[in-house]
Amino acid sequence: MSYTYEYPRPALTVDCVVFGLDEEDLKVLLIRRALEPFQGRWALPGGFVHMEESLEDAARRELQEEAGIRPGLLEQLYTFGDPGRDPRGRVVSVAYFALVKLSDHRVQAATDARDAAWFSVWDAPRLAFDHAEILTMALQRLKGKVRYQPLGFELLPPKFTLTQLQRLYEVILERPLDKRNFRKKLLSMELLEELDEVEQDVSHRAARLYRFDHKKYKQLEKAGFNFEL
Amino acid sequence: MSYTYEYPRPALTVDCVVFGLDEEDLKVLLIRRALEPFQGRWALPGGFVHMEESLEDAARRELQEEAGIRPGLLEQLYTFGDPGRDPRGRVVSVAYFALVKLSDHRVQAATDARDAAWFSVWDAPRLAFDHAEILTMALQRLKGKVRYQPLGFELLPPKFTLTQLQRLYEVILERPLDKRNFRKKLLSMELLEELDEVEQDVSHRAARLYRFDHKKYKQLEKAGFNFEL
DNA sequence: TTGATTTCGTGTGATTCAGACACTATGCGC
DNA sequence: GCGCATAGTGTCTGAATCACACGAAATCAA
Repeated sequence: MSYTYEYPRPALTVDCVVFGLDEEDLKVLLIRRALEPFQGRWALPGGFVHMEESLEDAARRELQEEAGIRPGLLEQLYTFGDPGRDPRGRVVSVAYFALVKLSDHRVQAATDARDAAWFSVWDAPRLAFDHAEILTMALQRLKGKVRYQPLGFELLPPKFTLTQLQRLYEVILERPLDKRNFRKKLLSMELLEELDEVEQDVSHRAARLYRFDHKKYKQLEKAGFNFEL
Repeated sequence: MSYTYEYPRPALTVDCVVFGLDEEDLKVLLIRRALEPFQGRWALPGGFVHMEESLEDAARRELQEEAGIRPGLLEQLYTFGDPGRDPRGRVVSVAYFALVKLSDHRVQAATDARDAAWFSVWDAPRLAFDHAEILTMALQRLKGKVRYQPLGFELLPPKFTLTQLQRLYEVILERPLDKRNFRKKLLSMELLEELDEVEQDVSHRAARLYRFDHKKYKQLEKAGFNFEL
């Protein structure tokens, strides 16, 4: 079967930049390319958009197919369409930006580990196509957005300590934060639910666990609340 | 001539939301559609992407062709790709966001006035396709961005008074600003060059004219400076 | 059990920034 | 020269930000 049009059309793909947080480091999910061009090189997960699915659905489908991942947050990043960005011809790619809780997905990624792996964003291999540029833009976006929207929780397990949360912000913003000021600020937003639990299996004083209060967030968001860092 | 592909491909267009500032009001440029679908309805300027041009080039070309406009600022907004957004079939549209100095372009728009016109953004007619949604998103973006990037100057004539600048911000942000605080803030950024001229032909005390200092802006921007309102 | 080690958790004071606020100055038209 | 419209200017107050240090709790080893 083939398809004929009166005018030429670019091919349309989606590519996803998926971030996860591993203990101390911010990671990005990459796929090793099985086919030419750039065979064997690492690349962002992605693929062609089907005719009957929305762009976001295409992104979700590709993540599911290529890495078994269902992201906690997925939003459009930017569309890359320079002629020449793909040696096969004109390919326009809508890039998406996703956050996942690594704890949920480390296992699946490990199963087909030959093809999918998590890399530190500060130390990623050479990427296929213009994917390095896409990654750079996604990092910028993450850095910018985390300061005025509580995205970070999508990267942490459901229950976390304030120290974990602070490390997350420090890693993303690439600068140290003051512990007391950080806690004051975060707790004053009243987005965190204090649990009657502490972390387990640590060889020092255990920290209290917190949970992100999604309901409250939705409420405050609607009310036009300001979540600046 | 026709083009055949192994898999079906969506058509790819660009659409542009062009803002201008007219005395007191924020305007958007619309084109009256000559053809079906939505014949006779107002729509955003735009059209199909050619195979050898970048997305941004396509946006510039369409603006030039349809309205004789060369925008002072043009950046990508968002890509709209829901199946069903165009009754003719699958059409994915990369939306762009543009600012122009209305003073430069009022004339050209008037020449083919049957087809292109400026409308108040608060009072625009029903639009074709999902263009109302695109316009809404562009307005949001403008509102958000103007607070931390000095975009506004792209909407004003090269020489302007501080009162004009304040009105611009007030129109975009939809709230009144305090004159003294506004001037204090803006002048403290040192992005404005004070000229030895005052406005002409006003029947009251004439205000001093200023010019935006692009060079200084580029410098400060590189240095990671913060231009919050 | 005691002391060493590690991280947790907490408050205050200094400084900076944002926001409210009202009057005199200038130029034009009559 | 008087009235009118807009230009242009400074201070004070409350809020937010930032820098900063130590006792409490839990584990581990001797």
